[in-house]
Amino acid sequence: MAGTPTIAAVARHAGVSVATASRALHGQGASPATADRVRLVAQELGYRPNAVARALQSGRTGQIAMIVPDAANPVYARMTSAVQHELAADDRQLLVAQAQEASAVAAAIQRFGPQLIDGLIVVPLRPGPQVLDALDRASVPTVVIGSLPESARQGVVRADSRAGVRLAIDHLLERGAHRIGFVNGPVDTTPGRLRLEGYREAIAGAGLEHDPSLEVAADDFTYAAAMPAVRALLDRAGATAIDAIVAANDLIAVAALRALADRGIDVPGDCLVVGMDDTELAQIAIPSLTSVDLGAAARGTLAAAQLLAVLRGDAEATEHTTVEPALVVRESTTRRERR
Amino acid sequence: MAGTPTIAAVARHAGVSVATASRALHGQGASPATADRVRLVAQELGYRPNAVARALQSGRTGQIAMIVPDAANPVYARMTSAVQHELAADDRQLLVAQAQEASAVAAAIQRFGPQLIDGLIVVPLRPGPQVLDALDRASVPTVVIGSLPESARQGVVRADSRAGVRLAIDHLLERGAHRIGFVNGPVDTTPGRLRLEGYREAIAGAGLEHDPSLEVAADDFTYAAAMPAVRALLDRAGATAIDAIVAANDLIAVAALRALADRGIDVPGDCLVVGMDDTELAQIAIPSLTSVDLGAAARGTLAAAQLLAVLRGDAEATEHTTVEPALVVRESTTRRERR
DNA sequence: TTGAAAGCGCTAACAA
DNA sequence: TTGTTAGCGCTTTCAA
Repeated sequence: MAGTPTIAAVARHAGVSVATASRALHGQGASPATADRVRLVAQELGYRPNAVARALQSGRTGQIAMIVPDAANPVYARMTSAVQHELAADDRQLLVAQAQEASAVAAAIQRFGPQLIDGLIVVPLRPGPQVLDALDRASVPTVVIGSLPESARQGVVRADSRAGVRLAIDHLLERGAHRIGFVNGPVDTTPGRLRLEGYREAIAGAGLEHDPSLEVAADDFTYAAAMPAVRALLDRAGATAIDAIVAANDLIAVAALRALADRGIDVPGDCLVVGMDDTELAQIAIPSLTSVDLGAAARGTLAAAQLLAVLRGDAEATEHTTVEPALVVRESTTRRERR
Repeated sequence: MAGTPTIAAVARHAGVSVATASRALHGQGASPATADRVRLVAQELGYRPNAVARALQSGRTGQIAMIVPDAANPVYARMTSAVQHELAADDRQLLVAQAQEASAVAAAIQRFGPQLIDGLIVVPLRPGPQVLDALDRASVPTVVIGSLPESARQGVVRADSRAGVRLAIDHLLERGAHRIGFVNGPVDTTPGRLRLEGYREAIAGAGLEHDPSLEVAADDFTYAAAMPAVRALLDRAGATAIDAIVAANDLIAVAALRALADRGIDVPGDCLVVGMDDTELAQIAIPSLTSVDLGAAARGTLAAAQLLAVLRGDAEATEHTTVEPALVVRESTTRRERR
C-alpha cells in the first residue's frame, strides 16, 4: 500500500535514521527528546508498524491457531471463547479453523507450517495415526485438547469423560432409575469410546446387568445425527422400558427430549434425561437439562495458558492435565414441585 | 527455528541458486529436470515455504479477519462458517475476533492495521461514529455485514430486518392473532432499531392500533438478557391478553417459549411465537420455532465473495447488497394435528 | 546517543 | 534456463 507510512518515512520526517526511529518507538536507547519527537511524527503520519516485517524479523507473529471439529457446537464456541480470552491477555490473536475428519485435521495442521502462527491448539475427535503423525510434524508448539498416548510429545488437556458419565449414572440411580439408555456419538472417536466405557463401568458398578439393547450410537455429535439414533433406541427397547437416558452431549440430549416429547413420554415424569458438556443449550432446553460439565471453558483456558507458558519457555511442552467433571442438576431429572 | 529448512538450504542441496529453487518450486521458468530435482530435495528436507517472508514480499498474507458481536450466538456461527467456506475456496484463512461494544469494535478494527490480514469483514451491532471512523481508517479492504450510511466507502451486505418482521407479523395475522407482542433486543443497535420499525409498520399496516405496552426490549440479544424482558411483557400486558409474540432473534424467542411454559401458557395453543435468524435453535426448540431466515449464511457468503472480488480488483469496494428474508414455518405457529 | 549496515526468507528484475 | 542482485519493513549488531 502506498498510503501506509513506513518507519523510513517517520525517520525522514523526524530527521533521524531508521535505527533511531525504531529505538524511539520501541522505547529503548533513544534520548527522551528524540523519542518524543519521533513519536509525535509517527502519530501525525499515522504510522502503524508492519506486523509482517516484524514477524519476519522476530520469528513470531502473535497469532495462535485452533482447530475444532464443529464450530456450530456450543461446547466448542465456549472453548474457543475461553482460549481467546486467555490469549487476549497476552495480546495474541486467535485463528479458528474447523476440521473433523482425520485427513482434514491432518491437512489443517500441516497447513499451519512455519506459517503465520506461533502456536497451535488442536481438538481432535479421532486422533488416529494420520493425525498423530501430523501433530509430530507440526512446526510450532502444540497443545491438544483431548486424549493422546502418554508418550505424546505434545501438551495435553483432557476431560474425564468416564468419570463424567459415572457422575450422570450415579445421579440417575439415586433418582430411582433402573433401565438407563445411553445415546452415544460415534464410537471411533475418543469421547465416544471413553463415554461408552464409562457407561458400562457405571452400570456394572451398580450391579445392573449389561443390556446391549440400551446402547445406541449416533453418526455424529449433532442434533440431526442423534435423532434417528434416539428413535432407534426407543423403538428397540420399547418406549416404556426405559426410565432414563444419558446422552453423550447436550445436542444429543436435546434430540432425546424431542423424540420423547414426540411420543408423549414426559420428562422428567416418565423418563429422566442427562446431557453432557453443560452448554447454554442445557439451560435453554424445555425442560432444562441436567448436564455434566466436562469443563470446556476450563480446558480452553488451561490449554491456552500452557501454550503461552511453552512459548515463553516457562514450561515443558509435554505436560498432561485432566479436568474434573461436575454435575449440574436441572429440570430433566427433577420431579416437579412448583408450577 | 533452526530445524526449519529455508529455500537457501534446498538450493544448496540441489546445487542451484536460490532464485532457481524458487522458480522450480513456484512452477515457472525452470527446466523440467532442474525443477524435478529441486522438488525432490525440497521433499526430502521437508521444506515448507515461510509464509511470513512470502507475505512481506508479496504484501499479502492470505488471511481475512472477521469481527462478530457474539461468537456464542448460533447465527454468527452460521455466518462465520459460510465465510470460512467461501474463503477456503480461495485458499485463505479466517481469523475470528469477538467485539460488541463500539469501543471494542473500533479497537479491534484498528488492531488489524497493516497487519497480518488482507481484508476485513465487520459485523457491527452499533455502527456509531467511533466505529465508522475506525472503519474509514482501516488499512485493508473492508466489507460490513449490517447497515451503514449510503455514503460509506465500505462494501455492505445487509439483511432486510423490516421486511423480515413484516413477514412474521403477516403470518401471525393470517393465523388469527390480534394482540402481537414484540420482544426486541437493544434499540440502540441497528437490528434493534430496524426490527422495531418493521414491527410498528406492520402493525399499522394491518390497521391495528399501536399499543406501547406490547413492546419490550432486552438489554442484549441473548437468552439470559431476554428472560426478564419477556417476563415484564407478560406481566404488564396481562398474560391472556397476548396471543402472539414476535422475537427479535431465536435466542429471545426461546426465552419466550420458556417464560410462557413457566406460566402454563401453551404454544401454539394459547400463544403463537415467531423467532428470527432461523438458527439451528429453531429446529431444536420444543415446540420447534417458526422463524424468519434473514439469510445469515447468504450474507456471509456474499460478504466473503465481495471481499475476494475487491482483493482481486474485480469489484468496486463500495457495493451495497441486501438479502431478502424468508419465513420458515414450524410448530410454534401451527395448530396441532398429528400426535 | 546515534547512524550505517546486515539480515530475517522470499520473489522478481535484470543479465548472462 | 540460470545466476546475481535488490528489496519488502523491520530490528539489531557494530562502530562512531
